[in-house]
Amino acid sequence: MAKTAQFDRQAVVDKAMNLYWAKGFHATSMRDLQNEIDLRPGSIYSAFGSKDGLFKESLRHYADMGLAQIRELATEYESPLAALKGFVKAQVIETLTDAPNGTCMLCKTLSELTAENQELIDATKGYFGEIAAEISALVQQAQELGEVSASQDAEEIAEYVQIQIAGLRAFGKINNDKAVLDNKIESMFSHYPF
Amino acid sequence: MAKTAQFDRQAVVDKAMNLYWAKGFHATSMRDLQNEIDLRPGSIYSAFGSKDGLFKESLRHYADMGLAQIRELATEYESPLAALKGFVKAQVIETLTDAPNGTCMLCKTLSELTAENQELIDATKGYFGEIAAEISALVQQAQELGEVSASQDAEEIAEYVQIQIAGLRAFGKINNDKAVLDNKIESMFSHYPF
DNA sequence: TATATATTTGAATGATCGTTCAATTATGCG
DNA sequence: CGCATAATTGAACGATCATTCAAATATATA
Repeated sequence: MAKTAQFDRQAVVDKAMNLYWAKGFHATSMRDLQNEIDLRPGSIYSAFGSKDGLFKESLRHYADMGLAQIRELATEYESPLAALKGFVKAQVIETLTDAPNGTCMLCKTLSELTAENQELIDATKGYFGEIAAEISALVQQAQELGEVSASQDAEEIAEYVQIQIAGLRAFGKINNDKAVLDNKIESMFSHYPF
Repeated sequence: MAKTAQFDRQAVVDKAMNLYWAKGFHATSMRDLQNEIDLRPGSIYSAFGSKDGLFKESLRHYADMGLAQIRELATEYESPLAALKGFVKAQVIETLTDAPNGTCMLCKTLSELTAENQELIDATKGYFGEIAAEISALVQQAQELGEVSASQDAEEIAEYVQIQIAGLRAFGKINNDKAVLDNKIESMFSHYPF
């Protein structure tokens, strides 16, 4: 009885995510987005409600990509620990050249936004927690296989991993030498708590 | 033969820094700054040239505060290692409640800005290096006193410390429990490379 | 095919952006 | 004191911001 939307919502969100990730929330204008995703304002607003709405859906997409990556690596590697190391290297090293931004979009968002956008902050924290849980599950598997000491809580080790990723990606902004970062990650996995 | 500026440049830069630090470069408008530092546009532009100029001077001030803090702690504590730990705790824990933003302003800037503001990025990287050098000097002293193993390069340990600070401050955005962060810092200093 | 209904379009909205500037004010020096 | 000069003021600039909406368009169903 009516017209259906012409655009591919997934593809639109993916393009929006890439732009938001590259430029940040405030520096990305609706006009930038309109050009990037090739939609007129009315279509965007009818589909996503607002700049915040599109950003939130972009964040969700970003988190889903991270979760999918962990799960894929977990099936790819027999060893959960090797999968975890692969994830860290992917997040820290590959994003230096193969992503819109070397910084984690969730970290960037938490760093940029203030209480003026509390809803977006809360959503971001939630997505962070989802990824922490996925890492934690991987750590637990590694502990069950004896690859990681079981004396430490898996969740705490997951926090440790997230802290290292955040720190290393920040460092990558200053020294984006892949070999240097690789060394630091190898060092990370050959000392406590691993 | 002429009028001299009425305002205290130091105080103005300090207030500007606090606002930029809290809100970030893009989300801080010149109007926000005009209100915060109580100067009319003409005065600001004649003194600092542009929004970028004022930001750059604010960054310099931020870096100077960090450098001053390390040096003060170095004189306060007999042990260079204790001073270093004090610095990390100050950066990670005290800023949670006693600063405009729990995130390091240099990290926040590197995370936010793109090549559109290359000059500001380069300045930020330079300030990062200055702080790294100061940390490195402290590590070297600790090594000479036998507080830190001399088998590791002091500069690499300094990088390690900066990575931990960046990671922990990012984590503080998600879980701002001071006791939890304190534990993580204690753990950091009781394991490799310390 | 005809129609009801949703989508798409693109100009326009008022607000705010960083910045400029002519006019005014204030002061250090001869 | 009086003047030359710099600082200060506040209105105004054009550009861009997020968003709205009436008109035009397209299509799924009857």
